[in-house]
Amino acid sequence: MASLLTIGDAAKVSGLSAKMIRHYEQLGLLRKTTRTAAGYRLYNSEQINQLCFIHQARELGFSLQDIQSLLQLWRDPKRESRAVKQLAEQHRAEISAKIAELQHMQHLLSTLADSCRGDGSPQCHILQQLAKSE
Amino acid sequence: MASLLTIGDAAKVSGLSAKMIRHYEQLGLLRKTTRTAAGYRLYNSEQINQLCFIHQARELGFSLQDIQSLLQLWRDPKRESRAVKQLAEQHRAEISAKIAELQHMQHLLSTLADSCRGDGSPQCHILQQLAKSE
DNA sequence: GTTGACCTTGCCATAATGGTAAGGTTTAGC
DNA sequence: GCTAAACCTTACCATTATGGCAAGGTCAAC
Repeated sequence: MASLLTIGDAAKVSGLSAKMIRHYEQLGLLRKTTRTAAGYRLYNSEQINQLCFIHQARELGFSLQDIQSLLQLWRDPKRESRAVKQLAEQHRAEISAKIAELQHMQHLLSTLADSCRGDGSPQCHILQQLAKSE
Repeated sequence: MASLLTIGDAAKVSGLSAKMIRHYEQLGLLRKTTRTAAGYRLYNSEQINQLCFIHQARELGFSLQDIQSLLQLWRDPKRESRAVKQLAEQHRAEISAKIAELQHMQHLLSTLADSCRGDGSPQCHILQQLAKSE
């Protein structure tokens, strides 16, 4: 028995917000759903699965564009897992780069912050360093 | 002798883009500069220092809102270094949180990617995992 | 005097998400 | 049957920081 959920329930089940579900539909990530006579969207179990898929991919930090590609691969029975893995590896590399960038900031920032007494006096090493044209 | 630079030169010296310098002025981060008769902005050495300040703070990942605060503290001779340090520590905490989040993604993603053969067959563990309602 | 390299403003776009407003629908309670 | 609460609909605006483009004015060199 394929129960049909309205968008609010679909949101609760999938972990997405109703707002975003509508948005993904408009972007073309999701096909248009059937509607009730009053125009309410209805989601069947396959569509709920797609919503969960998107939610999980978003949690992994994939962009909506990547998710578009992942969904297409998912739907394609003739896909090559090579293509999926490539997307994942590429994303992994971007995340690593981002982490490195943030760690660099963190390092500089720690050095700076540790050198500031942080008391009631105006003398502040952080401002002094930022003001340096380097 | 305070030489005056046009926005293009100010951009080169500070590391910012001319576009962004205009934008920061419009946001109120920077006070309006003097202009030539033709309306060209001119930057003196103090203003160049402010541009460098902003550039360095951006490199450390501070938001423009934080930079607004930092600039105000910088200009205020009665500032307390406590306030500066607090901004820095807060930002450091945000960066740490972001790093942790990305590392979590990285971990999940690595597990996933490593479990995919990445060959010509459609069988793909990544898609299978994403499709799981968990 | 023309050309190229500047400058000006203004508008549009990005990515992903949230908010709000104005209005229709459904359901539960009385 | 009526009303209120909790839904749903669309449409528009906001966020953050940055870039692009267009139409036009200016300046310097040749």
